[in-house]
Amino acid sequence: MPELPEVETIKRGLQTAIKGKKIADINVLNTNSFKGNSKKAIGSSVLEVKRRAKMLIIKLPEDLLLIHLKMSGQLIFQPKNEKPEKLKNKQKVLKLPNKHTRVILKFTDGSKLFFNDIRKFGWIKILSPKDFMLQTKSLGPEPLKKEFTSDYLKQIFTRSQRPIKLMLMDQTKIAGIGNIYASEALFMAGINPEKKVNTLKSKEIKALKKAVVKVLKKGIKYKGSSAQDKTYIQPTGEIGSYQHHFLVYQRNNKKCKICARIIKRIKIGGRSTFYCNNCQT
DNA sequence: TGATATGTTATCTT
DNA sequence: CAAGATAACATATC
Repeated sequence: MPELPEVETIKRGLQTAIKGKKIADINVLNTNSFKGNSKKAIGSSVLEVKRRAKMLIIKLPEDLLLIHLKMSGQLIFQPKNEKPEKLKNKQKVLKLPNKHTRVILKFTDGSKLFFNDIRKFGWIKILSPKDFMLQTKSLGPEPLKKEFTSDYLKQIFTRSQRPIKLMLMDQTKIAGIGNIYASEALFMAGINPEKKVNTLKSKEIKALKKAVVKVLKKGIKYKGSSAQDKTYIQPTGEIGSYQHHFLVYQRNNKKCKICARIIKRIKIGGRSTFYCNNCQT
């Protein structure tokens, strides 16, 4: 479930929690959740934690651990000497490990990082820098970096007839946007999510570029969104608060915050899409 | 029971 | 071949 702002929040939390720590052991509780030989990482120290698209990168001296949380993955850090019941949020006490714990990274100081994943779509891979390059070369630009410009959008929008919302979520075109932030950005830009990209005017593309940057920064500011089931949580166990700022996402049948008409829910590419038929044209 | 879930990708169709 | 549409992955909840 985590999109760019959630993964960025986790990255920052991990950077604080595990940078410099040495990996003492890795327990793989579900074979498919760890790709490659986990033993190779034992004895290595974490140099830094980075993010690319919706993936986390834990850099080690030789290799790196690449993590994708997909729909239901979580990374929870348990400091040394801390009992599980201390890691709680307003919703519940976190039991660690629990039935959904797939991998446990243990550090030499006694602290642990738990990878929980209900649906088992997520994974951790150990890769050489070369293999990392090969695996990530088809990703589009990072929307919060300077290579993300309205000219770039104009270029990728020229020939395609796909709905704009699908294009925003296409990781090979723009990295990191998912279902929540796509709906939110399109509302901010006043663009109907079904609109075909080759029909967008220059003015709309500029507005969209701005809206994407704005919505992602806002998402990071509020430490991501823990919607519905609260599957997304930070490494500390705390939830994010962006869900309190949704303009359209999950607000179907509620009033548009601008024009007070009813927010609609439709399906685009099989995914729920929320928009205001009056404000978004 | 059927629909839904914040992601990606293999496969099928046009 | 390319673009677009759809199914599939595995599990839980409403």
